Amino acid sequence: MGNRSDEISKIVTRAIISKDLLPGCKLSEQTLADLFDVSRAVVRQALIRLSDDGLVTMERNKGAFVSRPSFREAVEIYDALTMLEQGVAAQLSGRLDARGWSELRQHVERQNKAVEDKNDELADQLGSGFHEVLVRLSRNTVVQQMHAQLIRRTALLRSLVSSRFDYCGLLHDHEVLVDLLEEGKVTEAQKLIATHHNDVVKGYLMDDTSQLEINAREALERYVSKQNAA
Amino acid sequence: MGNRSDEISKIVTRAIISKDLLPGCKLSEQTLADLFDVSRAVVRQALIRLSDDGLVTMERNKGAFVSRPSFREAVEIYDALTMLEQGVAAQLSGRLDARGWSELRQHVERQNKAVEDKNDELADQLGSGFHEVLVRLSRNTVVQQMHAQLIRRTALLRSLVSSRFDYCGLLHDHEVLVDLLEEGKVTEAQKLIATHHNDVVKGYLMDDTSQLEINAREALERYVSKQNAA
DNA sequence: AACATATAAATTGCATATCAATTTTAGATA
DNA sequence: TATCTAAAATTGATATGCAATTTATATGTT
Repeated sequence: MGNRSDEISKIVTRAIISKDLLPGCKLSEQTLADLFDVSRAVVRQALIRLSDDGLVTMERNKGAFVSRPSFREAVEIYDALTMLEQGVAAQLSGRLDARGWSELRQHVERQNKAVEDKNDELADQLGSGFHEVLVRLSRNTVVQQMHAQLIRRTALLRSLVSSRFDYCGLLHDHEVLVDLLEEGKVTEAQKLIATHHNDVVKGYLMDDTSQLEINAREALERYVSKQNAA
Repeated sequence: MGNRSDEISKIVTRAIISKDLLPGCKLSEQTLADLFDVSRAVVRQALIRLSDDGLVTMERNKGAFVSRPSFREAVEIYDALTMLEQGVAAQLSGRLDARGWSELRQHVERQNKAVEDKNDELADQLGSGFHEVLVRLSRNTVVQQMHAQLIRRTALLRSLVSSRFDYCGLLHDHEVLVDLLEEGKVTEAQKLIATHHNDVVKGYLMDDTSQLEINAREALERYVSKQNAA
């Protein structure tokens, strides 16, 4: 609340995560200013926030673009995620209270149900959410925020890959992980986390070739409230 | 290079790390604008960058202040550092090339020499630098940047603590760590990293009481090049 | 038609000036 | 001394202008 530029950066973030704004898309200051009905100054502030977050890349005198991470960067991001989650796993194992374990179990159950029901979208969402819950239970907001930022950047990666992989195995990992953690098998849990993320990256086949450049105005129009139909 | 606001945020960052700007210090937009001879808009952009970095806290309608992290936050930051460095340790152990090990050894040697020479300042600096080198050798820029950000925030913490602790033990840890890593004893290395950071935090006795509020102008004046003596 | 080039238009980055809303300061009052 | 009040300062945001640079367009040449 409060800051206009903060709101805007969050809206653009949502649009990127939802794949409405694709990597490489130009984010013209004037276009966004018109769209959100704010001054260019505010848009600039929003773009700076987004670029600090890694979702947007600013090039001097050329403007801001939705970031197009390289495969190398993808690997680095998942390695970073692995490190954080392994650390969280070590903290959680043994030290988590009953309510915490219950929340993890419930999440996995809901996820499994979504898989059974062939509700791919929900399963996907809950699958991502599992990692978020895991980290939240560590009760470390610093780690939580870094982790959330990395997760946002993975959305950027998913916009770049063509083929999907077998989610079933990956989703099953979550259940196994909770088992391992509750049994206090930290090392094995950490190993699972590593291979889990490794599998995700291996499923990423980036095709640098195609890049249908949808313009920002079109992509963002639906995110701005109706009354601002300038 | 290029962005004026980026330059300014970096200068302010240096001032904070050097303890010239202390936690709680008000960063008035007009004051900074006059000091750096830029418009308020540019200062605002710099402050946004700094707040994204966690070094500055912005309060609506009240302004920007150098962040004053709580003890809780200190613990969280060092836990986060632990996670990243443990992850890096796991990657490095066994996989690092000869040149890498040599760099670590050389760093530790220089550090030990500084301790022998009772050159506290240099030893302190090299001690911090060790962690930086360690992470750099992982060749993961994403992790490197997150780590660097956390390190910057620890500077903020050091500004808040009164008593210093025995650095000798902590600095010796670095040498032991390299030994363990080169011998492939990952688990022990990770355990050492955890206790190392734990010891640092334990040495932090925050005194929320005293807070000599030096004004930003005075603190930053020397950072601005001489010709801008407006 | 393909290519190079010169010109015009658009965009970025920054400065200045202005304004309402809010906060801070200073002063007057009890 | 404490409290309330009015003035000054600060923030958040807008609008406008301008130089530097980039992008697009039109022109001319091979």
